[in-house]
Amino acid sequence: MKISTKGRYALRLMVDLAENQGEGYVSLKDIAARQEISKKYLEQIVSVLNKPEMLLTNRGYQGGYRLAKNANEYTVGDVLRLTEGGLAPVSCLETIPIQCDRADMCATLPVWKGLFDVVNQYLDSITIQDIVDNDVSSQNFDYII
Amino acid sequence: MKISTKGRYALRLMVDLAENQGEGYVSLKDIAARQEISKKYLEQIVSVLNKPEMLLTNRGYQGGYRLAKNANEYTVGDVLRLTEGGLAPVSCLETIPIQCDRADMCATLPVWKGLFDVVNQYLDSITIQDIVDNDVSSQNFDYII
DNA sequence: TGAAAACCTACTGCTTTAATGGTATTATAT
DNA sequence: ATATAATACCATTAAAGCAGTAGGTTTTCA
Repeated sequence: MKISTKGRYALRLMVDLAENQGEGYVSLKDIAARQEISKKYLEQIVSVLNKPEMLLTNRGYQGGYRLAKNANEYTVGDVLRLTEGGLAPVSCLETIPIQCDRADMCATLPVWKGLFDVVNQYLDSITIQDIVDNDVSSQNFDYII
Repeated sequence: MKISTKGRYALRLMVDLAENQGEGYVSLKDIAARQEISKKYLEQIVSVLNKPEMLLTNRGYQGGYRLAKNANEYTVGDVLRLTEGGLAPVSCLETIPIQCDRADMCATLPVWKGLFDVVNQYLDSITIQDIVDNDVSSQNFDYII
């Protein structure tokens, strides 16, 4: 039930871009230095985010990356679904319709379905901008204690 | 972000016990057959659940396991925290106080803390009895859509 | 033309997962 | 007593996933 370094680093990368892009592009070298993450590893991570054109990129001198949209238009869920390869807590829930032979009689499936829903709703309630603004709290997710 | 087979099987084992124990003890052989899980693997899983005396056990002829308490006194969270070795989405949150050097300046930490809370609250809102009664739905977790 | 950046592919060591196998111990029916 | 049926304990292992490294290619621009 862990988020991998890939997902965690990806989120920090996105936040770092939001904080530092200004009008220009931010190089992985700078992000790596600020975040204390291997630049080589960031290369791999950024390529995952780049496939669906989440980012704008420039090569060469003064090149780098910047967000393609406003920071408040990316949710944490968006980032993690890409880098973690989905957020389903059990593989049964990764395909529609469900492949598992035991699905009909599986008493525990609703538990996992509910967990999936709760996780998605929480992570989609927080945007990159919320993190930049240090505005992440229980209130983001409207539940009653 | 996956629940391992250990956690999933443990939950099915607990539900199977609740459904089948009646007045007696249920053998792993029977559970293994019903749930289509390796009996040998179930041995390992049951030993994890047994350490904190979640179960009652009897050896020998007509031996087996049964729940030590009522099925509505175990939450899914109880079972998964044992078998998954905790439910923290990042290892930073596994120790109190937090060990990580970057914790003070880590903008993403509140996100993980919030996720941790949401997951725990959801999983602790469902009991084994709820699963037996097929009574697991969004209502278990009081959130507003 | 050279430096600085992204882009791409492969590899590798490590850890965890998901089991399997064997032996010892305990309890009970006959 | 003894055969049987069960848990208890411990070690091993094959495969997969994780967390990076390494090395080269291409693009851009001063």
